[in-house]
Amino acid sequence: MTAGSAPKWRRLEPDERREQIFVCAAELFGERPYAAVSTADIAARAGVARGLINHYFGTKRELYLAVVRRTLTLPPSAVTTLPDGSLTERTDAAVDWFLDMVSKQQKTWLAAITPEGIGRDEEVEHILDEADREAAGLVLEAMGFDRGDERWEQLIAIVRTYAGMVKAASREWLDRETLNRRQVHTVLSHVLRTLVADVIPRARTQSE
Amino acid sequence: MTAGSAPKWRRLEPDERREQIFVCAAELFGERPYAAVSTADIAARAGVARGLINHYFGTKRELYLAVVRRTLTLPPSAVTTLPDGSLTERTDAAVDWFLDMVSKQQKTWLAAITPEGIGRDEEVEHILDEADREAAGLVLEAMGFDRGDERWEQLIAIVRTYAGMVKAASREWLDRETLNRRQVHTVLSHVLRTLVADVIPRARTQSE
DNA sequence: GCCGCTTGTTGGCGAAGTGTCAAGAGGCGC
DNA sequence: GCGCCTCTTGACACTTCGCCAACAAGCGGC
Repeated sequence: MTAGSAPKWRRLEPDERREQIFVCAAELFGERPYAAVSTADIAARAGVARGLINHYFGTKRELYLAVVRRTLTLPPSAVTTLPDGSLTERTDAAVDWFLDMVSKQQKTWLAAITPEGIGRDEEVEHILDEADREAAGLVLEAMGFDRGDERWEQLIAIVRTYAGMVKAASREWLDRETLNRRQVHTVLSHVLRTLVADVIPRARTQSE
Repeated sequence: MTAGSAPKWRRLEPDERREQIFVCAAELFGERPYAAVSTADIAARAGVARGLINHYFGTKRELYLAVVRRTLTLPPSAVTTLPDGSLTERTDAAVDWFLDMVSKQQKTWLAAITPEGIGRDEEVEHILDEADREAAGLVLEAMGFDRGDERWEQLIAIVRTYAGMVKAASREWLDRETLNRRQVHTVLSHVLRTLVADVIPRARTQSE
């Protein structure tokens, strides 16, 4: 027995502690819906007093929003290298890149895109909006469009529409397993090609 | 002053009271996220004691699920009459019919398809699943497919993928107002046509 | 018209969850 | 070894939820 007085708890740098709590919260919010996760649960998993959560994040809801924000904001590993080449080559590459990314973070991704039953949450929606807009911009650039385009907002809207399909397709593939990767690839790249080649040119003429 | 002893409250038929509470709950759950609606709020709006909610629905959550179930289960006004004719005519008609329906129940529809930030809710997902499957079946039949098809499940999956796009497009149109009805129509019918004509035949050959 | 019974409805209690805050203790610096 | 800064705890006040025994609305019998 080393007579030492083992400290009851260890003192951490604020950033460190904050991150630790954040990670535990992210796990739990990924497993159960918001209302089914208590701050006591989070504190317990982090091995920390419940009050500390409020100290670092203010409110359970604020903590939740922080988790949502980080989870949905896609890592900037994004743009990287999409090849030049024919339209088909580029759409194929884009879809492939995306499916790779999704299959890596499978669990997180699925938890993040799962639709809720009913009841709108303004703040969450806003975060999702921004994330989608960002992703849509990257896709458009990869397809050879220019951010300066006069109808940029409209292009974004169309791609965001497509994003809805991408999310649904991901669920069919990873969650329900009703489609395999190749089938999902076929559907998504076909549709993306149709959008770029046929729909976008046509939509431009229908602004009013 | 009629000396009468005005009763403090009126006694209703169970079905009647149940419905009244249900309607108030549906309104509130449509306005705010689940956790931001208290049973006291619902009881207040219904002009009823809070305990009565538990008497009729057991739990706040059960009441919520009941609301979700009814809201997401589309009215059977669905099938009705989709014309024969060329593929283009049929896809156009299907998309038109759908956009009409959506624009009528705008508010409810938007509240129902709004995505949540993170955190999966098994039961809600299951309800959504069933609703989507039902809708997908109708679309497929309208497109001339047969429920007896050997790959019916796979077809359902593809159309459910498309449903994700439909929902996203509805938000762009009704909520963000970044696309007008004609543009949404163009996008959706184009894609639906592509799916039926090109993708589905191809996907069948990629089952493994 | 009064009374009694059925049952829809209320109101309060106990448990659980959340935010606040003053007091306590880890551990670096002198 | 001592003191101090501040990270961390634990308890308190308040809100919300599910439960249940008691209450009373109002129909039917006499």
